[in-house]
Amino acid sequence: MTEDLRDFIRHRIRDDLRTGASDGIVTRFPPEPNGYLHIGHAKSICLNFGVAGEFDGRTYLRYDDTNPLRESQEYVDGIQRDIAWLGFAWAGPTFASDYFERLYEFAEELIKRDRAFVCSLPAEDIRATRGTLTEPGTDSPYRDRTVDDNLDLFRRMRAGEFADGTHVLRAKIDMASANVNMRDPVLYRIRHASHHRTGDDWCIYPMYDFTHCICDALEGVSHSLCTLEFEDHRPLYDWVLDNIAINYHPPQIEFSRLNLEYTVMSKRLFSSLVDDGHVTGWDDPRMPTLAGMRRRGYPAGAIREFCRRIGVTKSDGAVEYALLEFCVRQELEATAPRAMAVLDPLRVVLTNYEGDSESLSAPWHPQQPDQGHREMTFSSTLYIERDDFRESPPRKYRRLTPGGMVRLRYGYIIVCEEVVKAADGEIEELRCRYVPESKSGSDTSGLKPKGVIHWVDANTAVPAEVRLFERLFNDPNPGAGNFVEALNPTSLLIADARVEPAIVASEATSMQFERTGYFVKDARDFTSDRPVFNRTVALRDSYKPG
RNA sequence: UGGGGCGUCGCCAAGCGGUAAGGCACCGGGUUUUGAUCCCGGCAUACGCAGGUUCGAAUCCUGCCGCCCCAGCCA
Repeated sequence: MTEDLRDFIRHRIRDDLRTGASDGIVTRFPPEPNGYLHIGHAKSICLNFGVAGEFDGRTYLRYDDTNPLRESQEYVDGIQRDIAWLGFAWAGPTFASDYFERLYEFAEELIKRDRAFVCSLPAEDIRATRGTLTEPGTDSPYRDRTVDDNLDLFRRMRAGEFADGTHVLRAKIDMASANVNMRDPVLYRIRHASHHRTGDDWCIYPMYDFTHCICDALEGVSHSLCTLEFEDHRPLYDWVLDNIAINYHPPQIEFSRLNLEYTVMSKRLFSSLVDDGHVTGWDDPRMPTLAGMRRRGYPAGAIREFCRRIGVTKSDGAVEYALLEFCVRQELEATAPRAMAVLDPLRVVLTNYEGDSESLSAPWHPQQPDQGHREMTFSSTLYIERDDFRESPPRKYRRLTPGGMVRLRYGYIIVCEEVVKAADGEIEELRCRYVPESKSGSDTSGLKPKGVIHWVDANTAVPAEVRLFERLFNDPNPGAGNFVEALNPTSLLIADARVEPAIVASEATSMQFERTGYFVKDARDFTSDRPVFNRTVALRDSYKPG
């Protein structure tokens, strides 16, 4: 698909290719394996892989695994599963930890050039001497150690002679810089911790700012794309590469991260939601994680389409959920088979129906005949949606009413003759008459019912749990400060539904339940004995009562 | 009050000195055995504000205003 995407990054890449500044495109997607990927990552993935694909380049999946305290193999596996599901093929994977030895050598080089020094200040003192946003910091008392002392100390750091926190390697830049990132930033810290890949080989680990730029250079990344909050780090990215003997220097280009209304986009906040039991896990269908969206039934193609439509810029804002849902419906509309399920059943007894039952045929997708048909049974006892009957209907109500007539989709026309209520006034059952000559496809009744509703045969319908989701938060922009209070208490509703048997038997995972929405078999909990469905998204509804 | 960014329709977003694309949402209308889909139409005299340059500015200059990010031995 050669599409004319014209964001500032693609403009820049075309220019670089045209002027010869780049002779090929290499990008990378660099997640830290400390959590699951979310829709915000999908934007970055689609950008990096998309651009490489369009310009005949390649994209490395490179794990930024420089902090063994928070990273694990579980996450590296999950990340690969999600990217593959999204539909992208990476070069690698590679790991920052693959380059630990090279990184170490570059660090020694910096020391030998007197551009880095071992600082033995405690963390609190480093913080205290860093200055503030408006005041310069002050030099570390260890800043003037000799090159030989620094080299000796750094080698002993590596050798494991010191406890965590006792020494760090710092760049020697400028404690008075207006950019706090340039005030002698820490390059290496001591961490006697096992790394998920290098085990106990190392007890010193490089920091992001030192690692990332070098890995980009080593992998020949032509355009290092990252989000806006790293803009302030670009001078440091450039400083590191300018002060070591490396023959390549990628440009870092920043774009704004994705914000989605009514949700958060932070792995840290996700962890709290999971740990505190507000959701069932990283793949809870309400989560904006790719795992959650997959389980919710969002097609990968819909997420890619969404990322294409939101574009790439440097301005921050929040995209409305409606756009994502539009993309989801668009894809499901074209692919999902249709069937009938009643979410909130109301019994209907046909008083004039003779015989046991009959079989009716209905297309899996009326607009796509090649999807074929399924059989469904029809009998004297049916279920319809409780909401499809009103004793006192609003104006323009096109469903069933006392004395009213409605078409049962793919079945017969029925007329409501009696409303049976329980002692408390709750409607228990509708007694209706059906019109024998109104059978769908061979209707000779001449009747024109004002509406069509869905139904299932009470005798063959299968009980199913249907999970209905609403937004996780009520606040359009929940933040770290209020995200627990902002949680929507009714983000999950469970319906005791009745579905036609063909749904349970079908191979299809995603389906449209006619008139109610798109649903997917829950990947974890569905069994044919106990069917469980997730509502992916409701159908668009232009019905306005009154 | 230091530094770095960003401000075009409710939301996203083209535009790069020549007189405001597109999508989502929304509002009308048509088709329809899903109030779905589909189709047709409407939807910024206006580009944060104020000056200036120019025949001509959303696009250039100046000054304001607003919002976001930065003081982890996180990434």
